[in-house]
Amino acid sequence: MIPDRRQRRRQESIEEILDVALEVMAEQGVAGLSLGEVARRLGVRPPSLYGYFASKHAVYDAEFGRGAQQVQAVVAEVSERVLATATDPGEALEQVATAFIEWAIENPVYSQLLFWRPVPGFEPSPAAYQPAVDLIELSTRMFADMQERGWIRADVPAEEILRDWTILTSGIISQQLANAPTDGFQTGRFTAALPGLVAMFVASYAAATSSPKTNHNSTTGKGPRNADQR
Amino acid sequence: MIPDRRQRRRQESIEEILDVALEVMAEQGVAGLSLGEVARRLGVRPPSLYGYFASKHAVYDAEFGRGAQQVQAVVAEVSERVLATATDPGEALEQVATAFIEWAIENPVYSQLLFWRPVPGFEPSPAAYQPAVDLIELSTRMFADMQERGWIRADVPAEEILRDWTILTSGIISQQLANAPTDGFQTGRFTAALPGLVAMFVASYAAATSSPKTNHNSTTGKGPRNADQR
DNA sequence: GTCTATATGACGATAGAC
DNA sequence: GTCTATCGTCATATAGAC
Repeated sequence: MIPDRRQRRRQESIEEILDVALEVMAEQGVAGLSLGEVARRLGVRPPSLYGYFASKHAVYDAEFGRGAQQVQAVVAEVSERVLATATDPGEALEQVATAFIEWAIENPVYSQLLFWRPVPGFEPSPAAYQPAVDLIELSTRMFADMQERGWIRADVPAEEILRDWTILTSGIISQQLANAPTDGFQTGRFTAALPGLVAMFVASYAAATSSPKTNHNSTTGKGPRNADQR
Repeated sequence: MIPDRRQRRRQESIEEILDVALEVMAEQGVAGLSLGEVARRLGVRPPSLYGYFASKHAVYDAEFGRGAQQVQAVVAEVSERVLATATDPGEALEQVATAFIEWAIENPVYSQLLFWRPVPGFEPSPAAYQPAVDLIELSTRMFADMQERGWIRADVPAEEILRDWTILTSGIISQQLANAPTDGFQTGRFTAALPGLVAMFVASYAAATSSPKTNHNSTTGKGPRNADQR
């Protein structure tokens, strides 16, 4: 018996390797991961790691899966809570965006792995990518929910709203990580733009009936709806 | 005599190396550049390249400088032309954004090098970075010019408007390159969001006097100006 | 001045001993 | 499971031919 003792021990070793690998990536850059350096810090020889991971790409894949799962959990928790308590879309979306971007800035290694493509030749496996798919789906449902509540306009597919939303949020993350990587969420020059950009987004996608002054007849064209109509 | 013949020949060799290095990066990934592979394709031995570049990082630096100079020239040309001919900010900004993003999507290697941080340990030299500084400065001047024309609100520093502008444009570029790197500008799912997002941006930063219906009293808060006022 | 030849040390990865 | 030994490739450096 105790058939899973060995397995649990093995899982612990795997987690330990991934933790150290994350540290190395934080210091040397995501693409600068060296399994030799990981082994050195663990006090073992490089070939020993191959008992747990078939290749360096397998380590990247496991890290990708861990990161995707973490960010999915963070966003799922906050979006669920916010949809239950918030009373207007601006408040709701700012809280979701804050949680998402805060996680991204505080986990820059995961963010680079998830949102950029820094490792030549590495593509996440379907299993590792699944939490990212879940995240997209739950975000789409969140916008569809807001449409049903009359919070945002319903004449645009939720997928399209999500596309613009991800451009905004990932734009903040990318600019912050690329141009001021040492700044935290609180002190970041680009994260500071979050409330304003959320307000911009909400104003643009506000439901026409929610405001006495609609912008349907604006000559400049207010909403992104005309995106595909050129 | 003919003192610069040798020098011109040398410059041609440098350009040739950079061209081939760009090809290799396109195939193997930016961080996957191998000088040995470059030498192989040029029909020389790897050490020969060190007569032209002191290190691999020097090659990255030269590529960074070439890319920054290209994109600066593209944006400078279009923004100058647009400020001379356009009659409203939506039209002007859409043309500038289109030129910028089109260049970025059609030069994904340069874009990754310029806008992400894919190469561990590489930081562009001040000389290579200078065109990027020029680009920021000329973009700031463009927004200041639009403010003086009364096209966009003047109660927000041009630097802050530019910050939000770069978040938008770099968000489109990052999402497109990371999630659909094989798509071109015309067929891209995220580049398709450009006109709508520019309209959103212009509506948010529209000068208060340009529209009969201002949004000063909006309860949701329309403009990004409240960004730093939380 | 630019090349070839050669050397060093680190890397990812595999085979096989214990 | 972890080790030693080993392979091939890489960036990089130096010495010396032409």
